Amino acid sequence: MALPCPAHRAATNPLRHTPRTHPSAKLALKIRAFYAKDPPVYLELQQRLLAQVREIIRSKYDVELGAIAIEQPPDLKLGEFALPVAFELARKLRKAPRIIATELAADLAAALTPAAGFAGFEAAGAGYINARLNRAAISAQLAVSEGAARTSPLHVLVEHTSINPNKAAHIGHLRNAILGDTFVRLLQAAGQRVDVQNYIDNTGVQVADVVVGFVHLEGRTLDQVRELITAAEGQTGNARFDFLCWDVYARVSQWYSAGTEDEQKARKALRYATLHEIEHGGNETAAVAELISTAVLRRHLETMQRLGITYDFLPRESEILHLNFWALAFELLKAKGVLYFETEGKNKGCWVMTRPGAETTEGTVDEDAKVIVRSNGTVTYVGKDIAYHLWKFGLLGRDFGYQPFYDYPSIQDEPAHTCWISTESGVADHPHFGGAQAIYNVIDSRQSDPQANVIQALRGMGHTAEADRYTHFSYEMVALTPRCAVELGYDVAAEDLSRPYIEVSGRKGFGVKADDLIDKLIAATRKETDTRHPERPEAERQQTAEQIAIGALRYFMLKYTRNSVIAFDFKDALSFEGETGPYVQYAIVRARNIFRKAGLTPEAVLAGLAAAGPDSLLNSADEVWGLWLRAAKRGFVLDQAIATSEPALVARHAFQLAQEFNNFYHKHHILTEEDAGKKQLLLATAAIALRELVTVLAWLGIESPEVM
RNA sequence: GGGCGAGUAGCUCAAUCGGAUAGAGCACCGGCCUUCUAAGCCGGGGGUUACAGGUUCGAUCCCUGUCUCGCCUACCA
Repeated sequence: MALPCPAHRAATNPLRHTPRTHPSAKLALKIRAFYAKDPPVYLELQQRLLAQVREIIRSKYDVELGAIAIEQPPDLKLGEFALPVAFELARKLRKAPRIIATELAADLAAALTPAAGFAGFEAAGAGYINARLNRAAISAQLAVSEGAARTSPLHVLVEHTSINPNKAAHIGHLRNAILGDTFVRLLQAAGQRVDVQNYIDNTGVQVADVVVGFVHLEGRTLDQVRELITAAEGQTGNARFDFLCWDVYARVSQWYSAGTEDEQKARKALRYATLHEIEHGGNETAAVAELISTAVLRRHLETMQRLGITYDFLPRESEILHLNFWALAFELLKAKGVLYFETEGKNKGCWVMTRPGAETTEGTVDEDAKVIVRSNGTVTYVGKDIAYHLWKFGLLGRDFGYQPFYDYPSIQDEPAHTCWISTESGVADHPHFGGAQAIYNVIDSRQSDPQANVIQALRGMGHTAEADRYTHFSYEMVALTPRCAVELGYDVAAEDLSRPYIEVSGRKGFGVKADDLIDKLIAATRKETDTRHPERPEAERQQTAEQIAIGALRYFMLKYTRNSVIAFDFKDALSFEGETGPYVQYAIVRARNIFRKAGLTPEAVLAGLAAAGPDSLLNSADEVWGLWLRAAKRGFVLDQAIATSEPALVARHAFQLAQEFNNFYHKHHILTEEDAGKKQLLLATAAIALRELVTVLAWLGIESPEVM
């Protein structure tokens, strides 16, 4: 399972003696190979150049090189590609790098002609080989398309969001969902078939806590809880049901640790009795839990839908328990010898698993082994998680029951679809989930150890291909700056004030709720659209405000690389200037205005693009060519982003594209350009920028407004 | 104690397998709206990449050590 709430999930001991390799390394290779069939422009040129230089070095010097580095020179004037390979060869060949570079440049020039996309090669600096591209040919190619459709997709399963259904979603959950949803879009853009899952821990201790709150602290019956939920439907602000739960959860958490020692003991007993009733099912407590968790889940789906985030399937822990997934997994694990029964030491009487990379010695007790089944016969969380992941790969031999749960309307060009939920029996006619070839679990970095245990179990069972295609898509938490915490009215301890950030805590009710932030963002953008476009209808102003607000939020969550803690501050999150989503959207609006005023479509301009002559601006103005080159990198960036599981690369690409476009826009006044040929190229450049910006923003789940 | 991650401009972050002059945004200072929208553009100041060694033609990146910070580290779920 996805271990949705780190604070309450046991993590195991760390990997020992195991150098960490990038978890997605092997999958990345597969995806790379898959692209190679029909690579996008920049990637194709890069590969062509690398293959050629490798061949020349082989035949000329009889040297076989491993990976050959390729980069971009610091200035476009030096060319588009730079190869530092001569430095590496210098020692082997006992020759100055500059001389080697000169030799190689001459051979490359003979092999890669303008017809192959290259305009020339030269030795530069201390020994770089710089390659220039045939700008006219490449722009003509780009005008038609950047990369083609891919074939033979992998079946990929991405799990994200996975919020405990006991309280409102907060900004940390937003980062998870936005990262996950964006990665899904990237995989889809790469031609993969993707199922999106949101794992629901509906029988966990966090749900139990809220049940204790409603039933024991507030004295509500099952019917009264139902009435409360009905009354909260369609409400806004703090009257939303998940917001009510937020407060109840915080109150219960405090209640547990308040009172006398005896009271605390009794309350803790109540807590676990409630949990066990929920796990067991078929009683009133479980019915209350079902009502609450389902109502909160619906609220989470509504919140995420505001951001354009949808799911295909909601597997729940209750079914994993009641359909006995574990019992099957247990037999498989025992049969494969992954688990063994410990007869000595502190884990005596438990079924345990050797940790990844652990060094074990014959005849000694591995006290550090991970307990999977306790001495009382109950299974730990990691055990259930192993069973669930066997199902994900189609290796368990049992399936969920399925039932439709939530309908998504058709949005823009995406068709309407139904989100399914797990049940014990379910309906006869249903899609099948699980059985994926590759999986990504978007789970915060605090859970890398339990995730590693699950992977280890798969590997131990001999499912090495699956283990290699199992990616823990980890990311750091979203915390609050002390200033933000004070602003929200929380008591901040003196020692916390000097820290860069403070961790949010659902148990303390300390954090920024997702819906509150979205509301705030929309209010801020609406104020702007109202003042900027008072003449436009209200519905349109609202729609634009929402597009900008969501764009700002999604971009904010995506601009940081995954392993960077986001110190949240309203000032940064509500900013619409500089490196933000609205900045990119604004570039799009500017480009669209040009075509609107000109009475042309970007498609028509690109279709009519004549071959650029040698005196073209394309060859003299780097701010023009720079945009085309950047456009050519789209597929390259997508490839990198998927290989490294890093959506921030795409966000940065979008920003750089927008930045270059704004620069271009400022330098060239297109509509008043008198030279017809020049005007056509400028229009085509704007069209390319527009096409790329819209495409890349869509990958990020950000819409492109018509006006701003 | 052990494991993982991090330390880069005043602040928040980048830096494509080790490559050319370490880049953006914010903040600050100074310019640019009669033009395709200023949610924009241009310019400026800002750096011993935590510290000390090492490897290398070349180190923010790799190795060793030190310092600082965060997270993880239970037969709980």
